[in-house]
Order: sequence, then structure tokens, then C-alpha cells
Amino acid sequence: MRYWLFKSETSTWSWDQQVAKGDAGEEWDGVRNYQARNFMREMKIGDRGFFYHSQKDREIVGIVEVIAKAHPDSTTDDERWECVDIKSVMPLPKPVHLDQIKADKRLENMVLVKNSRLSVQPVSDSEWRILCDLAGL
DNA sequence: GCCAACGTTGGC
DNA sequence: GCCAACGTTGGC
Repeated sequence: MRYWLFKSETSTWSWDQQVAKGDAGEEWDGVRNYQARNFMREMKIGDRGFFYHSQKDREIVGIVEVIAKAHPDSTTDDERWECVDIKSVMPLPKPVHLDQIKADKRLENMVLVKNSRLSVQPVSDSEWRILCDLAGL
């Protein structure tokens, strides 16, 4: 299983909205970036990811699971854009703020730190473990 | 609200 | 195929 990180602006699509969708989940649509799309194409059902609030909050707030492989994005007719479906699994007992991540030497190579603009990113096994630890899991 | 970093577009 | 111009993102 691989790990990922999904980034969203609170005002666009928040963790609360994701949770409200329950096990039915929701498309991670609206991605118009080739790198992010390519990562979604690599995802498999059962892969897990962090849900990160960008801009105002700047913290990882929950864990999600991939429940559908990449398929055409329903919000556009442009065939280039695809997305996966994800559902919320659980909130983090202690959300992990960007400041904490940046302050941790072990996480200095995270994509979130190195390329903050990428909206869908891979997370390594060790990064996943460290972040779960910081989150109180 | 500013601006640096990055991605995309389009003219050549 | 290069690169200048432009638009967007997201941290600060």
C-alpha cells in the first residue's frame, strides 16, 4: 500500500465536507495539474492519504482512503483530467501543523515542504509513520 | 494583501 | 523547441 497527501483549501472543500460524505466518499475533482493527475493514476483502492488544509489552517487534519481508481473528472469534458474517489477514515487526534512539519528534520524532504504547490503528493512510508506519531495515533 | 515559485500558453 | 508572458497557488 502506498501513502499520499491530498491538499485542499478549506473554503473550497473542507475535511468536514469530506466527513459528511461518509463511506460513499467523493471525487477528488478539479485537479488541473499533470503531476497531480499522474499520481492519482498510480493510486490503488485501499491506499491511504492525509487530508491537508492549505492557506489559512495549514495543517493535516485527517486520514482518507482511496475507494475508486482514476476515472474521468466529472467536472470537465476535457479528457485529460482524471480523478480518484476518496472517503474519510478518521480525524487526527492531534492535527499536525505545517510549522511542526517544517521544524522536524526527519520531514525536511517531504513534497509538502519542497513543492508546496502540488495538490496531490506521495508520502513515503517513514514520513507516514512519523506524521501518525506526531498526530497522536 | 503581497509576492515568490511554479506551471501553462502561445508566438516565433 | 525555446522562452517570454501570463495566471495560479499558497506561505508569509
